[in-house]
Amino acid sequence: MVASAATLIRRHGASGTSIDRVLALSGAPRGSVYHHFPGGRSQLVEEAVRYAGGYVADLIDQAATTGDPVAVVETFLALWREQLVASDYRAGCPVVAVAIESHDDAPQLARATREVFARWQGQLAAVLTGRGLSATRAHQLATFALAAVEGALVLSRAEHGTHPLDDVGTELRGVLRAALPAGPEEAR
Amino acid sequence: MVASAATLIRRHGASGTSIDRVLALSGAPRGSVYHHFPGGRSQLVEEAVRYAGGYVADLIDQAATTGDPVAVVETFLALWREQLVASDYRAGCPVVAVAIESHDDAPQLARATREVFARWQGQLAAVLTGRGLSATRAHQLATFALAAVEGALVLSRAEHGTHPLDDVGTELRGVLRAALPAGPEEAR
Amino acid sequence: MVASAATLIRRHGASGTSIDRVLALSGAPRGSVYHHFPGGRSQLVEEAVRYAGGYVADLIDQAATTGDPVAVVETFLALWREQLVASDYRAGCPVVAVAIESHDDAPQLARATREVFARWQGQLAAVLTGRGLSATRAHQLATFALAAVEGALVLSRAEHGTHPLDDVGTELRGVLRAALPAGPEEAR
Amino acid sequence: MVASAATLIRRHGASGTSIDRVLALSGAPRGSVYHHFPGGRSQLVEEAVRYAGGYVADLIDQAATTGDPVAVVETFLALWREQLVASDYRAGCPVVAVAIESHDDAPQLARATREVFARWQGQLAAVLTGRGLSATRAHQLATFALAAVEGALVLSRAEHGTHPLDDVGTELRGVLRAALPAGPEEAR
DNA sequence: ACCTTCGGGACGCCCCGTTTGT
DNA sequence: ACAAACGGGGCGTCCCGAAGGT
Repeated sequence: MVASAATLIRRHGASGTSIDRVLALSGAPRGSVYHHFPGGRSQLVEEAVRYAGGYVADLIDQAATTGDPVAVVETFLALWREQLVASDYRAGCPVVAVAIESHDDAPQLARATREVFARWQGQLAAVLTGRGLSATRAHQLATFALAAVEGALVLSRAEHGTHPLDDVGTELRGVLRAALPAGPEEAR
Repeated sequence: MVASAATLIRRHGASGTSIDRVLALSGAPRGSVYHHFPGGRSQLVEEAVRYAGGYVADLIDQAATTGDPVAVVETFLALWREQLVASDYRAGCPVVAVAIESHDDAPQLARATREVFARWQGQLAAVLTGRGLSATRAHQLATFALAAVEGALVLSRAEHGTHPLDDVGTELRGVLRAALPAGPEEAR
Repeated sequence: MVASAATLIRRHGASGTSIDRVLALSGAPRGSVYHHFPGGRSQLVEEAVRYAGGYVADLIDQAATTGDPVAVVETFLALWREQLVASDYRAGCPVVAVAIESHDDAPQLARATREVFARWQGQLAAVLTGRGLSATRAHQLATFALAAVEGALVLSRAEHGTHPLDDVGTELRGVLRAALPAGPEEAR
Repeated sequence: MVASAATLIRRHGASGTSIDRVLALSGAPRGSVYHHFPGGRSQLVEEAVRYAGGYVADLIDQAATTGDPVAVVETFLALWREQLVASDYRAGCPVVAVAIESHDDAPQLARATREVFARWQGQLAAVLTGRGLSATRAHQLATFALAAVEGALVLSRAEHGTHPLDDVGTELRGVLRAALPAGPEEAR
């Protein structure tokens, strides 16, 4: 049900995802919602964001074991490219979808998106510091990379093609290599 | 009325923007909508996207007269930073807001977002080719910059702060300067 | 325009006939309505009823010249049978369509239906008295025939077939012949 | 709620009966409609037609136990006369009200009217065959009677008086007695 | 002076998010 | 744990005046 919500948010945005649609997709019964999600719709959306956040973070963690920042970014790009193609360019990042809407009456939603983004950015920054970058530069570069990939995902969706993701991948590789103090292999 | 729609889309997303809210904000009466927008809600959203697209494109054009790609990117960043702060981090880019939702029954919406993004990217690419870059590299770099800025806008909104935009600005300046064949500084 | 209204009323009933639909069908411009029909929608409907009433009355008058009540009823039946088949059983009698709705705020509509029905019934009654029936019996028989035909039209529409009209025709012929004092031909 | 719908259809026609009016009359809350009538308005109208059809059919059944076709017709006439007077000539037959409108997008409505009419007609035809008439003649006579009564109801409503119903009753009695093989009087 | 565009408010149907019984 | 009840909007459309163009 949380997964269904995440899927629908990816496709139709947060406001465009109604509880009824979630129920229809997940097959869950109508009245059960407020047993499992006493917080109502907001809670469901929040859990969907955190669920997606955790899923992606796990993938990043796996790639981070190589210690190679380029591999992390590649993993990130490959994930979205895959999702994009599999959905025929109809599904994007659910965290972005929630982040671009104001939730004045549900501050936990804003918090969730902030935390998920911070987590992803922190993971990449950790790998970068592991390669010798200063904490400040690592943080800045990680933000840059995350922004570029998420932005490319939006552009790719609009363009109905993976070109933006590919182009951003190419450029990001160059940026990261130029930023790393020594060659990624020889340094070890 | 189109401007009101754009404002609301910036804040609440496309699905979160109801015609009634637009009417309440613009003061227009309910029945007048379908005189000016026979296509209904979709048409209103589309015109809001194109309106915002044109507004930003004009700003870019102004900055493009300097011939300096950095100035163009700075203008772009400054625009969003301003909007962000003025709205207390509640308003983002309306084109992104529309692009991240699927509009299977309104293909003109997808087209509008694609065209607006393509226009912005084309404007920046033109300045880059003017500085001696190949068409291919210019296109790629423009896509990169556009993606990074738009992504940074989303992150800044989530973070309730301009740090992502600032960080991306710093990094992008470095990338552009490294990419340009001759130092744009000496030319001055 | 009145004719368009009559057509639509025949198909969709009085309440189901909007001014917009009438305009779309007739091609007339939107604002002209209240020049030609200061009474608004009610007046348009009323004129459609009277228009249809006059059209049918003329046909009855033609048939009445034969002096044969059966011919009058046959004409009446043939008219509706034709309309029914031509419209694929989607169009009935507009006067009935208006009569079965209450028009508490438009008494002229009730008056119009009453007058049209009275006219048709009077025409048939006149032919019957011409054949020697008392005014009372003629009136009663004419009412009977009119009711049977209009009822058969409703049934035929529901059944998507002309059987009710045909059956009523057969029975009515028998009733009329039995009621007429002498054979319709030999009497002359 | 179905009963309220039937009442309103009787008075204002099918198109003239809005869900809001039904809710106002029945006191039911707005959102409950689509729990009980997932098919929406069409389903509500259909059930109102079938509800009225069943109600009348039960009355006919009661009268049919006498085995006297005249009694059946009398019952039918008395029912409408009563309804007409009680409503000050503002309420007719709901089945007719639905039948005279086209429902291209709701074929179940056309089916419902067809079936109700067929049921009533079949009930009367059964009584007639019970009196010795051939199936063909019984069917035809039943159609005739049903058409005449329904038509008379429309005329009575237009005239704001029961004369058409009374006249049709008188004539129909004569027709039936003439058609029946043996005098139904002597049987008693 | 005629027509037509535009403005204006109300309503119709559908659906949504939520709460209350069972 | 589920199903029915409950109002509140959302979008589309409707019928109708009033100002502007020819």
